[in-house]
Amino acid sequence: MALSRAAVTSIVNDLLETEIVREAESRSVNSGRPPIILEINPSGDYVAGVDMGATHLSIVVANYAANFIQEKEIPFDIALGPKTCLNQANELLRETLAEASISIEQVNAIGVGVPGPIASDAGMVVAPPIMPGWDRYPIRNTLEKMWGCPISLNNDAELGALGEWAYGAGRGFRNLAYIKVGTGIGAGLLLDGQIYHGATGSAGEIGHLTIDENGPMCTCGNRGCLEALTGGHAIARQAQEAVHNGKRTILSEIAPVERISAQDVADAARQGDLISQQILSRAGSHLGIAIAGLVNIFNPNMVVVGGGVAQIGDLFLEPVRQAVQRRSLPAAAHAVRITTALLGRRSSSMGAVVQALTIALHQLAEGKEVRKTLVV
Amino acid sequence: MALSRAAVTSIVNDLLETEIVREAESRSVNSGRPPIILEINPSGDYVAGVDMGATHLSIVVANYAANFIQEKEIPFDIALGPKTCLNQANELLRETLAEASISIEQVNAIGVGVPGPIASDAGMVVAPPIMPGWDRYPIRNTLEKMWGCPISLNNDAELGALGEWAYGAGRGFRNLAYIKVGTGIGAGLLLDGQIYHGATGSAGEIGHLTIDENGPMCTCGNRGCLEALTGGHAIARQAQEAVHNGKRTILSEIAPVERISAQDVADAARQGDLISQQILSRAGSHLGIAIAGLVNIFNPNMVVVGGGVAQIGDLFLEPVRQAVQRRSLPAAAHAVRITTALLGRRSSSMGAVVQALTIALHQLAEGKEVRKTLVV
DNA sequence: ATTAATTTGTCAAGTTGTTTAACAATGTAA
DNA sequence: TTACATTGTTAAACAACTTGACAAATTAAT
Repeated sequence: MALSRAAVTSIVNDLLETEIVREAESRSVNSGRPPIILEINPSGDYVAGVDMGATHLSIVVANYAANFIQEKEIPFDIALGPKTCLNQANELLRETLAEASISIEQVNAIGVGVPGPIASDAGMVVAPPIMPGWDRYPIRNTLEKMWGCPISLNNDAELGALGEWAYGAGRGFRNLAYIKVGTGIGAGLLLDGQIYHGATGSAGEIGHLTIDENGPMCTCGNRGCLEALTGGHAIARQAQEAVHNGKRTILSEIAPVERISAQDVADAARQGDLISQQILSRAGSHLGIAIAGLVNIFNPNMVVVGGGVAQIGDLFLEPVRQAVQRRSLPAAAHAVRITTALLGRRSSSMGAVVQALTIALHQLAEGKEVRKTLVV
Repeated sequence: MALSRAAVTSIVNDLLETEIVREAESRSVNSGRPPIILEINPSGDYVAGVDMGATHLSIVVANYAANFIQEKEIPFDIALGPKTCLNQANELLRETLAEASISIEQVNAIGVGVPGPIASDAGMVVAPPIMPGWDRYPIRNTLEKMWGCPISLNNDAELGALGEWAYGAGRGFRNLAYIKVGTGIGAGLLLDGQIYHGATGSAGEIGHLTIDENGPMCTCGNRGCLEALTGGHAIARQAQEAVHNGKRTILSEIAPVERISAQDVADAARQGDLISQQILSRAGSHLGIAIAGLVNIFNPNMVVVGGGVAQIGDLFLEPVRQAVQRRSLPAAAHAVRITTALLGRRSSSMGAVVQALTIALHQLAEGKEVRKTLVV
């Protein structure tokens, strides 16, 4: 149910008074009085987004209009444990701020994404499959002390979903799933723009769905998990085996064989390498089975596929679409669109910024006591 | 956020005035003034619940306190198509009402459950896997004309979830999944007591999750769907094969072999028949893989398993629990309880009554214009 | 150029659902 | 009896909205 125009006037007056928004250039329109366009008032304050992956750390600083001011990314190893990793994050954030001549005091909230299931109340990860040493480490408390501002701790796939929903391929969709294909594979679910956590913050963990009861062993101890078939390691391993078996592929130029990575396979596929394309096509097909399961259970109207491998585009997405079409209910399969992340590797960072902004804006609204001194 | 006592007083006064609730016997308490207990005012009006399964049709009539007044169930074949089936439902409803000496005019709303994905706005099923001839047939419109009161059309598993949440094993759980194991297998998902439909009403359709890429053919054209491994037909077929292969089982007393049903297998298992127990244990194990997927994606804190086979109890549930424990994320697996439906075969009917009651109570509140003549 | 139509924004008055704070009612325990 | 605990009610105040009238700013029609 929408608000009346009169109510909107009142609310907008508050926002103008507190300088959270300001009037922008009005655009002309077919007929009638042209509307007053509003925009977020950038002010001199900022938020930051921190995206920790398994193998990279990326930090962005953004203004209140969600425009990225500065951005840095470095290689990273989440397995080094919380102390080392959080210190690296601290250094990189301060470097990033320094380059943009912004002081940490101007940063009013920071969104943080990590590749594991989150207990949001506690601000920590619980029993994460790929974050050794992080179990129940007080991430949010540590960072709040380190940076002196409120921290929103989230799962990276959930942030990807949020980022794509707010500024990417998922705009306007009520039931959105974002699939992050990287070293691990996870999904973030969004209902009406709200992250769906589930009971314990581990909703959307599709990495260990059983795809083939008799498939290859997974690190989790089961056979035929999605991650064991389509994850970064699995793709690299298949490529290494192909080279080892003397298959014709440009990947054989890479030496030693053990250094071939999923990224190499993706690059080779883009250049037309057949073996690489086959490997990715099979991986896409397995991912499709998992997404078909997600579609049958969650019934989204949009699935955004992100992460390094997804950037290849249709070469990877077509087998995914085919598997979904075949293996999910007609009603659900017909309603769902499957597409690549529009924000590319920035999906999660953008989501982190969105989370930081909601905190920062709430602070603004409360701190300046909206509505207190409005009418006379 | 809870309401203040004063606000509750005001609301309760409205409800008393409109005679939707009334005061009941007050129970004594440790100390302090004893509270005034309220109960729904049964009045002379009723609602009905209609549960159409693949092979049974069941109808209940209930008062406004959700007490079942009368109840009837007959064998049924949903494949006979909408006209025949809806006429049968009509006859059975009128018989049920007649036995309780209630006229159709006293029934103010009816909840209806069918085993297929629902387009709620349209009041019809869309591309249902096991309801031949029903696709896009205007079920709700037909029934509203037939019965002259508002109809709520729902998926049967969703109703099961609602019923168990309101009056069964799922009371108090925020993230509930109800698994209906029958001829088909479906799940109903509940978030904070609200049915989660998904984008097109086909959320929770786990019957055709791929469990084993190389498993037996399913009616849907794929291999190794859950339904092809654990559905009623699959269980019956496995039992028939066992008898045919000369296995020692009390099922061999049934003749001809083709008449052995899933119900027979369940009965035999309860009586200690080893072959039957093995079949059900394997079926439970496969169901467990599917539920593990559901747990990883939806992350519920309660899974209620209903339908005929589930009534066997732990003999069937233990392999389910084991598979879930092994194949879902520790955080999610630890948080989820898995149990049998408390309402037994009545889960869906109860859910249908709950849906009917929300409609009926809304009508009451609107029709009598609550709050209009409250304070002089 | 004037008028009409259209759309957007604002104002004043009234309504609704709530909170707050005081207090009354009704029980048990010392 | 008195103290206390708990529950229910009342009146006043208030926040957030709706309604309906109207003002403002533009395009299209006459």
